Amino acid sequence: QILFDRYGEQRWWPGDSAFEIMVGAVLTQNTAWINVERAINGLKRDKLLSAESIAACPPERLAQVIRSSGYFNVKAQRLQSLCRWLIEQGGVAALTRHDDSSLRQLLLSVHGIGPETADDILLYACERAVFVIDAYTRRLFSRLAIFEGDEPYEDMRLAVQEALAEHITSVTEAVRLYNEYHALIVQHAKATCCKTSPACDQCCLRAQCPSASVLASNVV
DNA sequence: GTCCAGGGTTCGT
DNA sequence: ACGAACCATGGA
Repeated sequence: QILFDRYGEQRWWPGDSAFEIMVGAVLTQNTAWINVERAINGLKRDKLLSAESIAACPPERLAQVIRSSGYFNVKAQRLQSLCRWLIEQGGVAALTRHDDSSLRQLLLSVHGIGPETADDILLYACERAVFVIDAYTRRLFSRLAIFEGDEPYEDMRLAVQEALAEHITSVTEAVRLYNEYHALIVQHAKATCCKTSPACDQCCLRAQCPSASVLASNVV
């Protein structure tokens, strides 16, 4: 609620289609979003924003188009793995036949899709009730002394979902809350105070934020 | 020059 | 099950 009052509704994920969201989820792995936007614009410019065109594109050319998003060689492979999988599934629309758990397992079986990328796709592209745990979420909850921060991914995801359960009465509500919550955490990280202003007195989710320990001690 | 970004895989212990 | 190296661009 504090984050929502400060930043307002985020309307995530940025992107015009479920497929574009999936592509963005892979490209933003350990990468600033601004560099992902350039890569996605390049894909659009070269008519490469479809599963079929990416799957058929020579890897070297695909890598050059997405160059700005970093790790371009591995990400070109990962995009093609994702697209080949989507095609054999029968397209994005055909994913609705799987339940949440099955779809999660299937996504994790795709080369280059780990827990967080899978959950980005499940929540933001497929509108499934799955809470996304990223590096910012770990920092936020560890600095609030709710978690240590180094818990296994699934432990943290399930614990957060259980903690939020009492505020939720339907799947639709869960999707909306998980969507907004994760987006707000990332927005808070982007709005870093101590990166631009060294004297900030609030934790900004930056890795080396000098006020992180202050926040933790206040809460404890 | 240094830090780090909306991670994942692979290969040691 | 966990740690470390590797992948690589680009803004602050």
